[in-house]
Amino acid sequence: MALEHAILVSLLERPGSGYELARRFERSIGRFWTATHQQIYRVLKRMEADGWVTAEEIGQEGRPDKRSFSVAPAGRSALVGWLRAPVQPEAVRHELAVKIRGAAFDDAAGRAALVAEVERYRATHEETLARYLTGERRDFPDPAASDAGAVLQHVVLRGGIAYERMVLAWLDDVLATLRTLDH
Amino acid sequence: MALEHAILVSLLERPGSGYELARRFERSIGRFWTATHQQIYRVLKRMEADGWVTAEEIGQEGRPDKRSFSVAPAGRSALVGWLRAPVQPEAVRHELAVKIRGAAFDDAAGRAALVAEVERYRATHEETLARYLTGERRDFPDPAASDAGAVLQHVVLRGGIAYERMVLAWLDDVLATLRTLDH
DNA sequence: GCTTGCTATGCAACGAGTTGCATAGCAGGA
DNA sequence: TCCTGCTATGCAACTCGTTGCATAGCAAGC
Repeated sequence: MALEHAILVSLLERPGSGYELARRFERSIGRFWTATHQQIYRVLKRMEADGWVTAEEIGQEGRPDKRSFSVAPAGRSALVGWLRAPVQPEAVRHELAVKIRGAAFDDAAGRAALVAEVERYRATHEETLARYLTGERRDFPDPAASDAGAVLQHVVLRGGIAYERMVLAWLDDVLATLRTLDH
Repeated sequence: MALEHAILVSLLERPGSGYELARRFERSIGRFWTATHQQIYRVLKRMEADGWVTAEEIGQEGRPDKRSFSVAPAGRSALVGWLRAPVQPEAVRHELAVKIRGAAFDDAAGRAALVAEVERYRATHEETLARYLTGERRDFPDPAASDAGAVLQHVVLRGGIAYERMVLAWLDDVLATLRTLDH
């Protein structure tokens, strides 16, 4: 479990409210750690009770008040302790791979439907890659960037870009394979 | 949710007991869908109650009896229905990426520990790639394989191979980046 | 005037996944 | 002889993740 730690990293990069965190998880952090706003609020409440984060009430005009969270010393040392623990093996779940192997037990019409679905899926990954590349040009224009935070964020983004390129190449392989089956 | 469907695909490829399924999930299927034996037994029980699979008692000498499961017509049509439904977006969880961004908030000693950990992690992925390549030579020696099942299993395995190669290249990038931080 | 959508937080219920444990016979090695 | 490990199935408790819903004010468009 590491949602706590993903939140700590995000709050160290920049303090913010539960709502702001949820939006970051939709964009930046969500590339490698997904979470909904309910999960985030629940975990923030527990972290506040444990003294890992502190909240500051911010009154706003024209919209509801928000509570901006910052990392407390206890949270920071909890993060450092976790950083130095061994990385757990990933729990992989690739629904599409199950469907591809399942296609052997469907007919040609079913496989044609799968081809269309893979094409749609491929398009979403192409959009993701384009978004990453745009973000890279915007956020990391200087190849000799100075501070550690930016350098590390950049290498994680390069991982996302490499992943998307690999997926696109593999999906082309999948499409070619599915098409030769029913030529 | 698709553990049911992963089990259906595995049982269509070859009927087997809960225990055998658990071992397949450790090896072949586990490449893209992990599950423990408890999950598998629980879901098998539900699937049997729903008429998706049927069990056959097999008495064995010298070891406990086992129940071998086969896919029933209702299970097969449930699978086909699922195959033709849209693919859900993947829920990504890359703990290592969180740690890398977190390394900005640790000191040089912490980052040195992370380098060692990434090297260890890299070694496990190198082993995985070697295992995949050995399996590929063993199970798919003929490039012009005949039956649909084998062709589809092969393209999924190629996906695993491409993934491992991508990860290894990215981990080299990560190691180089971490090392330049504290040169 | 009505609907839609955004900011902002949260509860309740359920389903999925994890961890620890239990049983039970047999094989193999220290 | 004892301990470890494999086959084979399963319960119980717990945590995590998902889904639906609720509140509440304001802005923008039809």
